[in-house]
Amino acid sequence: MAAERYNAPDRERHWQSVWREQKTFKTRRDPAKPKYYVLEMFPYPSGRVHMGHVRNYTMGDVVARYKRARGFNVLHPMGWDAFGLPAENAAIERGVSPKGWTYDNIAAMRAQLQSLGLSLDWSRELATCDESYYKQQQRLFLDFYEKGLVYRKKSRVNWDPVDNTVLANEQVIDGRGWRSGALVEQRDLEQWFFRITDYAEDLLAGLDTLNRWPEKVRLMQRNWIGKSEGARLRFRLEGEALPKAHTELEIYTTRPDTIFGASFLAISPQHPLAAALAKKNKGLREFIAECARMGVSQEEIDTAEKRGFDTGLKAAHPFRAQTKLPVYVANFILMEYGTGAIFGCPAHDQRDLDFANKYKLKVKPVVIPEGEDAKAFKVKTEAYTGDGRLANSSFLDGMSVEAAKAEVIRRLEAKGVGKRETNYRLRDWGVSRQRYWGCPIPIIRCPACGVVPTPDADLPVRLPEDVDFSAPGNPLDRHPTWKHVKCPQCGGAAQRETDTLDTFVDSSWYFARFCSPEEDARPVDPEACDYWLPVDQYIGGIEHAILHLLYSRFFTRAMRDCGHLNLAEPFAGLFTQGMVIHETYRDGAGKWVSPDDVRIEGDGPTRRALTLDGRPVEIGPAEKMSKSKKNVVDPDAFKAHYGADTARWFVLSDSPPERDVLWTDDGAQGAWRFIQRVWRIVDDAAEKGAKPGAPKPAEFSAEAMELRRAAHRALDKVSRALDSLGFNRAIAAAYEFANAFSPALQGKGDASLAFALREAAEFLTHIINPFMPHLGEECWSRLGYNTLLANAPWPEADQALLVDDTVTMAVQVNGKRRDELIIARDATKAAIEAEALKLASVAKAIEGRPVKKVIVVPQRIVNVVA
RNA sequence: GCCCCAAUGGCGGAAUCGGUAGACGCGGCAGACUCAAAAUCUGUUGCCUUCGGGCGUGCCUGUUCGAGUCAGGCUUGGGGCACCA
Repeated sequence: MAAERYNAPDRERHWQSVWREQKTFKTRRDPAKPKYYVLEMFPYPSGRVHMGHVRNYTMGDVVARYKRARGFNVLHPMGWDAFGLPAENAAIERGVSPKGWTYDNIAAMRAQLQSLGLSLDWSRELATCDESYYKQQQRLFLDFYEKGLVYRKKSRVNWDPVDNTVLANEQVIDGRGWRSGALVEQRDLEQWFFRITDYAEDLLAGLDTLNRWPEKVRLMQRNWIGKSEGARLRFRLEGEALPKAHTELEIYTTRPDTIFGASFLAISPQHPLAAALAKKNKGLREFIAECARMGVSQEEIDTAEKRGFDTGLKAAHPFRAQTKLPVYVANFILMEYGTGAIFGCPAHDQRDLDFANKYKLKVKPVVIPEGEDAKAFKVKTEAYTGDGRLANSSFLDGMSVEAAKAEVIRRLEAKGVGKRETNYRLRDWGVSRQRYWGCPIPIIRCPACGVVPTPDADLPVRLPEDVDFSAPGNPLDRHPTWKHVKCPQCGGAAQRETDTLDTFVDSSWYFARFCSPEEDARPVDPEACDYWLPVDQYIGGIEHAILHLLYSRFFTRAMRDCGHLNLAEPFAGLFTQGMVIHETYRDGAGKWVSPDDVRIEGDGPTRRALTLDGRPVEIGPAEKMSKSKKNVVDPDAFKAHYGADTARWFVLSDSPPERDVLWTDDGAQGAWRFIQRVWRIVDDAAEKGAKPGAPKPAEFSAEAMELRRAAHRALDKVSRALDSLGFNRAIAAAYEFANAFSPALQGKGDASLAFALREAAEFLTHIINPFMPHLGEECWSRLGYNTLLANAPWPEADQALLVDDTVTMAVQVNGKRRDELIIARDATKAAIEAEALKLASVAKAIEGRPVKKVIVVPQRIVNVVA
C-alpha cells in the first residue's frame, strides 16, 4: 500500500497538543539526574517571529531534545526582553499603552513560537516588564546599593538627541546611538552607575576559564576591558600662573622607561588644572571651548589635528630637576582615561611625535633598535615603538625596555613620587535612562535625608499606567502625582527617582530567574540556582559579544557577592549563530521587490529574475532578511504550507551554524522532499520490517548486515556531530543514511533483514527527531509505539558494527595516488607492502626505478618512493 | 592605524591525527514510470585531455615519503577596537 503524503501542518498541530496535554516538557529539579541548562537569548517582543528567531530557537531545541534523549534533566525556558523604546514609540505614534502593546506582542509571538514545536517549559515563562520580575530587580538594585556597587555621580554622558536618553559607552557605535543612529552629544547629568570596574581584573581573568566560548568573543571582551600596565607619577609644577591647588600634576604612562625622552606634559581640556588656569586666561578659555565643540564622529576624530595650548607652566623632570618641561592643554588627551594627563615622549609615540613636530618640541630617541647606533639613530616622522636598548637615559642606559620599566618604577616608588599602576579601558556602567518603559529605580530623594532606598515592603515601585506621551521627555517626571512620596525616614515630602534602568540590566540576570521563576521572597532561590546554573549552552547572536555577555558576567559576580548565587560565570558554553540571509531584488526603478513577487529563470550565467508580470529585476547580494529590503520569508506563511519541521530542518542544513545560511526556495523544497522521503521510508519499513521488540536473529544476511552497518555508523556520526553542535554535519549524515535504505526496501528479505529494517527505521527516526520532532513522533507512532519519542532514550551504536573487516587503502607512488588496495583490516605492514608492490599500476608508475622506501600507514595509505 | 578570522567545484559546504580532496544538499545532464504532467525512483556531474594521462583547496616559498591541514611571506574578503598615553 502506497504511503499517503505526510501532512505536516496537520500532524504538527496534533503532536503539539499531545505535548501540551501531557506536560511533556515541564521541568523539575531531580538531583538523581545530571542537569543540562540550554538557553537561547530571549527575544524582544516585536510582535513577529522571523527566520532568524526560527534558526536560533531551533538550534537550542535540537540541543535540548538531544540532551534530553541522552538522559539529562534539561532546563529549556523562554521569556521576553520586554522593556524598551519601541513600546514607547508605539505609544507616541499610535496612542496605545506600552504595556498593552507589549503584552499583545508577547501573546502573538508566543503562539508563533509554540507552533514551531519547541521543547520549552512554558510554565517558567517570564517577561522583564512583569511586576513580579522587576520587583526582584529593584531588590537587586538595592542589594547592590547596600554593597557599594551602585553609586551616583555627575558625569559627562552620551546623550542621544533622538531617543532623548543617556547611552552607555558600549551603546555608542562610531559616535552614534546604537538604536537611533543619531550623532551622540555630550551632556553633564547626575547618573546612577554600577561599579563594573571593581570586577575588571576578575572579568578579565575569568575569560581564561571559558573554554567553551568562541575565542573571538573572549578576545573582544579582553580588548574591551583593555588592561594596561604602567605607572602613575607626579611632576612638580612651577610658573607665575600656577593655581595654589595645583602645585603637582599626576600623569599616567605605560612607558615609564621613556621618561628621559619626555619633552612636554599635556593635560585634557576637561582637566581641573585646565579649568583653574582658564579662569585667568582668555585664550585658554577659548581653546577649551573649541575642543568641546569638536565632534565625536569617526570622521572628525580621524581628521582632527593634534592641537595644544601652552599654559606657560613648567614641570620638573623627576630624575633631572634642572630639566623643565612645558605643560600644554591638548585636544587629544581624554579625561576619562588614566589621570587625564600624560608626559609626551615624541620619539616613541606617534601622537606625541605629531604634536612635537607641530610645536617644534625636542625629539630625543631613548630606545635604540637592535643593530642601530645610539648616536646616529634619529626619529623624524615615524615614532619608534619597538623593542631595543635604552640610551641617553642616565641610569637606564643599556637596559632592555622591560628592565627599564621596572627600574623607573622602583626609583619612583623609592622617591615617593610615583607607583606602579594598572589601568583599564572599561568604565563604570551608567544605567540611568530618562524613559518611561523600563524598571523604575527604587530610590527616593529627600531634601532632609538625601538618597533613601525604597523600603522592601513598598516594592515593587510600579510604573503608573495613566501616563501622557504627548510631550517629549520622560512621562514619569511629568506625571502629576507619581513621583511625590513621603520620605520613608523622616516622613517629609520627598521625590522618587524618575529615571528607569537601562534594559540591559533586565537581561543581565533572567537566566538565573528561570531557575525559580515563582520565587517572591527574594530574586532567586539559591538552591535552585545551585542545581541549574551555570547555563551549559547559551546560544545567540554575535552582536551581544560585549554588552549583554559582559554585563551578565558582572551581574553574576555581584549577585554572588550579595549572597544570591554561588558562581562567577553564568554561561559555561556559548555559541554565536549566523543569520538567515536571502538574495535581494530591485526593479528597474531601483525599488526593492519581495521574493514572493519574483520569478527566477535560467541557471548559472543565464540566471535572471523577472517580476510576475515579466519586467526585469536586478539580483543583489544575499543579505540579512529585513523588512526594508523586502527580502523576508515569513515563517508563518511557510509553516502553513510546509510545516515547522521543514523550516527547522532547512535553516540548520547546508551551512555551519556559526555562519550565515542562505535561504533559497529550492533548498527549502529539498528539505520538504526529505520529510516526505523519511516518511515513506519509515512507513515502508514498518510494513516490511519486524514488529517492535522482535528478537535479534543469530545470523544476518549480507544485505541486512550492510543496512545495520549504515544505521550504526549514521547514529555514531550524528551523535558526535550533535555533541559538537555540528548541525549541518548531522543533517548530512542523516541524508547519507536515508540513501542506504533503497536496496533493503526493494528486495524480498529474510527475517534478519526484517530486523535490520526495523532497527534502521528506528534509528532514522531518532536521528531526525531533534530537528523534526513532529515527524519524529509520527514515525515513532507508525513504527508501532504508543509512547512519546520525546521521552525515549537515544539508542547506543554498536562499536563492532562501526568497522568493516576490509579496508580500502590508497596506493601512492612518490606521493601521487595511483591505485587502491582492498585488504583485510588487520593486514600486517609487510603484507600490505607486498600487495601494493604487486599492483600493475604501481609497477608502471615506477618505470623500472629501484624502490627506495615504502611507507605504510595501516588502514590508511601506502606510499612507494622510487 | 592596531588586533582577529576566513578563502575548497556552477552554488552552500564535508574532510577528529599531516594520509584516497570534493561527503551531503542545491543546481545541471541522462534514463525509468506516465497518454501527459506532477510526484517518485535510477544513474551521472571538479577542470583540461591528443583518452596515455595531466592539473586541481586564493598567490609565492619552505618542512615532509606525503600538505586543504604545519611554518614564513603576500593578496582579497569579513569582523572587532580606535586620539586609551
